[in-house]
Amino acid sequence: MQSKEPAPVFAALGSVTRLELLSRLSDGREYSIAELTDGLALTRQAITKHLQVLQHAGIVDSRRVGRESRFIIQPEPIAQAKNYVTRVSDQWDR
Amino acid sequence: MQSKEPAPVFAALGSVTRLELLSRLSDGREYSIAELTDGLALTRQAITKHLQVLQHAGIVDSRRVGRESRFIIQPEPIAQAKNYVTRVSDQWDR
DNA sequence: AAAAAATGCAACAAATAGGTTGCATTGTGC
DNA sequence: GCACAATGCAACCTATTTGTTGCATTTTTT
Repeated sequence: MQSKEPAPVFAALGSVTRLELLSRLSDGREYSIAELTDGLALTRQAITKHLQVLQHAGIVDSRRVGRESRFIIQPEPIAQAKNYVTRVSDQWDR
Repeated sequence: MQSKEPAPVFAALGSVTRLELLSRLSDGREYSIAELTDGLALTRQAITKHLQVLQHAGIVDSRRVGRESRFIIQPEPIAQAKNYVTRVSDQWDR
């Protein structure tokens, strides 16, 4: 029996916009909201909401630096999601 | 740059109820809607909707057998989701 | 043939998601 | 001190999600 805890993580990954943000963040560096908004066809406020969704799922963390807040990826939850899908895959393999 | 195609798959996985259904289906056997509804605190119609979400994401397939429709897991999309999270994990590993 | 089982389909309601605009607040740089 | 940059916060709108109830249809069983 598998746990269902990773559901919120999957839900957070279930958006093209958030996957795009994650793609930028996946180099492990910090990005401000303005930087993350740049190039996307959404308002800064919309991007902020997407970042909050990722943060609630534990996928990113943020800290305030001067007038900007910087976001950085958190590897743990993604690793757990990876383990989950791997377990499901393995199960029907056998 | 990673693709964003797996977003619908992640979205489908982003529900405790659907992970529970998937957990039951992950043995590779067929289950009717009535069987999948059994033990869950939701109506059959609600479970049907969840199964349709999974089906639209390609995660399960269904066929009609007499008066019942049987659902079975489809390994492909889950394998792709696995590959995606693996790529993201690997990226911050380096 | 009638009853029961399994499902499909539609209408509806409530909650959540995803986006916008507008304005206030806080830092930075001249 | 002033202008500007970056963000926060709230109100609002629309669409989607998630659940329900009610009823019709199809298959099986007795």
